[in-house]
Amino acid sequence: MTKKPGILALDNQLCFAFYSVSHAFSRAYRQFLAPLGLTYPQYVVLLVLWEQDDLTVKEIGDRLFLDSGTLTPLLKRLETAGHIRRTRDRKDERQVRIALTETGRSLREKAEEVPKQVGCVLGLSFDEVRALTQEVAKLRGRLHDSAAPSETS
Amino acid sequence: MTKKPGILALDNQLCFAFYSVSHAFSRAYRQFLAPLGLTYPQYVVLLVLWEQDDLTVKEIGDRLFLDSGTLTPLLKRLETAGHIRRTRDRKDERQVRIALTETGRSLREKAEEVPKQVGCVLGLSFDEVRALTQEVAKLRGRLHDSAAPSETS
DNA sequence: CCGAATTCGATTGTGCGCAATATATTTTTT
DNA sequence: AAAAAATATATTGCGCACAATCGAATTCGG
Repeated sequence: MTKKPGILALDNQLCFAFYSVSHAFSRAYRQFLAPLGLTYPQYVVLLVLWEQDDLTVKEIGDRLFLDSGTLTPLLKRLETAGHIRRTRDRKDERQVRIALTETGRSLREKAEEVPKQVGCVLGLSFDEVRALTQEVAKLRGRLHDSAAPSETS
Repeated sequence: MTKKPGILALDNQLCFAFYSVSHAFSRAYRQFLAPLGLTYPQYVVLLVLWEQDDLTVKEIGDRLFLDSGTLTPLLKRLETAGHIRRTRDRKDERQVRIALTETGRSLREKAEEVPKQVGCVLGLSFDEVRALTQEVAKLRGRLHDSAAPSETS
């Protein structure tokens, strides 16, 4: 009965489709981000900070679905590059607050051109991009809920 | 004019949607693959081999959009685990042929249950999964074409 | 106020992804 | 056939992701 790859393969292809398109996007962004000395994960961290400055590591992680094991070294590299400052919170010494430097803020204009470049090759309309983004985000939510169905208090 | 995050953010959110849903899928698969001693990338390599056995490293890489820098160590781990055999091709000593062992073949049945489990939480119909998969694959194709527009000979 | 549980972040170790480079083997050119 | 170009894999180095663990700081329960 293993002669039914159809349904099984399809679900899988959806996962693989996301897996491979994610890498394809990463490569597409890389050619524009490399001149700025940024990787894609570093770029999305800056996107978060450009939207709201002075966040804790945890707040950044909540927005990006990343944990401290990923963010701590990444943020240290952003600090070394001069884009951010990391300082312990006075009120709660457990947290580290991340704030943009003037250098980090000034990178915003150049960085905002990047998705324009990449977006050109997608061949999607404004509405199509929005609909697809929302559909994918919905799936992500369901996967998260199934992975952590603990919030039943 | 930087007061227009709307359009810029949208393209970017599409990229981030893929980036984050890909990780979410990876985590969802992990809980089922870990008992089999497999990671998701190892799993997709086996999927390729279950579909067609005895491929070269390059052929696997072409199907998965991965290069030898990623595949060589991954395949060595699969070999150590006893799932595959790596042998130099007699005809062309440059290539390494990858063949499933009996152990690797026998893993198929259990592994095919995995996407069923994950698929349950998606809440999508067969047709919706198919349509979304194709749409995403189309985007991946466009990104690849734009990254390597060299085939103009 | 005190001890226990929780929260936050850092650290360690493993496994990708990929650029750059190296090496060996073919294939093509001359 | 010798030299040059192309091809296939391996290696190195860096940067994520993430599980597991740790230590320090805070909060909670009594």
